[in-house]
Amino acid sequence: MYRPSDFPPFAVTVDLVVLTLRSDELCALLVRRGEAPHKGRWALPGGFVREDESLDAAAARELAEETGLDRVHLEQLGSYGDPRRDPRMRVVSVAYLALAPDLPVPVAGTDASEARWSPVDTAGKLAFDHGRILADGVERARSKLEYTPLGTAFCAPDFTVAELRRVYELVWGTALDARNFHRKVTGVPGLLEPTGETTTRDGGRPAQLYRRGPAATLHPPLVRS
Amino acid sequence: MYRPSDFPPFAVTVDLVVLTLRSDELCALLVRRGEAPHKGRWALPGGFVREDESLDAAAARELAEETGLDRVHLEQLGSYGDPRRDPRMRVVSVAYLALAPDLPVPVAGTDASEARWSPVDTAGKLAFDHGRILADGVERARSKLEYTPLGTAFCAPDFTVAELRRVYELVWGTALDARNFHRKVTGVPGLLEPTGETTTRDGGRPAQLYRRGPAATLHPPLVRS
DNA sequence: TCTCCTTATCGTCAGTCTGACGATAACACT
DNA sequence: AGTGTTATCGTCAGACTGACGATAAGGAGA
Repeated sequence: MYRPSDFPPFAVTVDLVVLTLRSDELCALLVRRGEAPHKGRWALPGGFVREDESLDAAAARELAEETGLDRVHLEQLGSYGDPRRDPRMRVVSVAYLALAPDLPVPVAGTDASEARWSPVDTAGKLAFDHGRILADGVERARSKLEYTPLGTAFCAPDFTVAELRRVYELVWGTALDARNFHRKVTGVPGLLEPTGETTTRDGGRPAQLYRRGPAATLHPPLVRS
Repeated sequence: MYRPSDFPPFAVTVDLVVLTLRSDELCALLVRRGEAPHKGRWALPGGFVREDESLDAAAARELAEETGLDRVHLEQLGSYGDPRRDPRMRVVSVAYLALAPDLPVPVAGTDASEARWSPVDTAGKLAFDHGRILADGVERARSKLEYTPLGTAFCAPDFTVAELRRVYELVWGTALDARNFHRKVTGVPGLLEPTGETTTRDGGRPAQLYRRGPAATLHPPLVRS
């Protein structure tokens, strides 16, 4: 029996933490708000979940609208529902984390709003509780690199061990020994599949090209010391 | 500007995966539904988020209502918002995971509904998408045991190494070598703090009692082989 | 073409960690 | 006193780790 008086109505939105690596930095996609509240302030991209749409579908739709991208890694991050997070009304936001390789396009701006890639450390104060959501997304990415093959989500389909190592170094903010990283990463079963091709796009001796293998988790994991 | 026509109204609920160890099994708290839909079927405990309440507060309130318990571990698990998960209306459910020591009380039933502890493997078909939520919660618990001190949440404030080992064995469903487990667990910095007391409640030679230490993550982790 | 520079990849080695399992210790009960 | 039960400490070989040396294989410039 459907009695609307039984429950208070909520607005439900999805917000996206879209991370990529640009010019040697871990960057997040931000859009400038064109309306109050927080007009003019930078915020995470997102929008209302539609009547007939699952949460995952809403996140994928918003991601496609903002970046034009499809086929990037997208996972649910968590939900944020403080009663006062939006002064207009009661909003619950379901945050998603997306990881993308460096985008050749500088982000197609939707509507009239600006968009930019901002280094995650210097994003400044964001609208609503988006600063916390961004921090949670970055921490999720950092820890998932340890025990999942998600680092490959920042790479092109074919990539070298050095390119993957650069992903780890930039996301973790630490330097890694190239030789030990090579040994460990090639030793994890199911992580890398050699394509047989080589490339010299990084300079120096030609490097093997790999694509991501079938492993869902890393055994043993690549731990941050 | 608040224009309700801009967004579809949702109901927001919290659902709880409350896990404990009873008679050598990992069990979840289930309640029997008293109303359609799924009338008479077992479901996770939960309820609507109130107008002026955060998600965390709603989860804590529901947990206290259902179990009378406070001070147990409670963390957000994820959100479930398929458009057709509840035939009455559009509902987004924010699931929480709670871990509790074995409860002396047999669960105070709220309202007129039944409640019981069910082994997680034989819970049967649950209402709505609660089967999936329960499975996600169990998997979260299993993996968090590896790299966090959360196993202690299943124990009394003071516990022995053997009691903690039993937690790992029951949650993971594997047998562990008592000697190696003892060495590893006492070697993780910040995991255990000796109380100085001993107990013979498990029989045999008296065992040291410990309480949980300040560590938030386990270095090195206790890995499932 | 030869030399140098850069990066990739393989090896070595000592210290640490792991799993398997033996040996004792310290109680309760008979 | 002997026996059963659990707790806790040791040992040992193999795997893994971080530090770092050595070699390979390309490009750029003399």
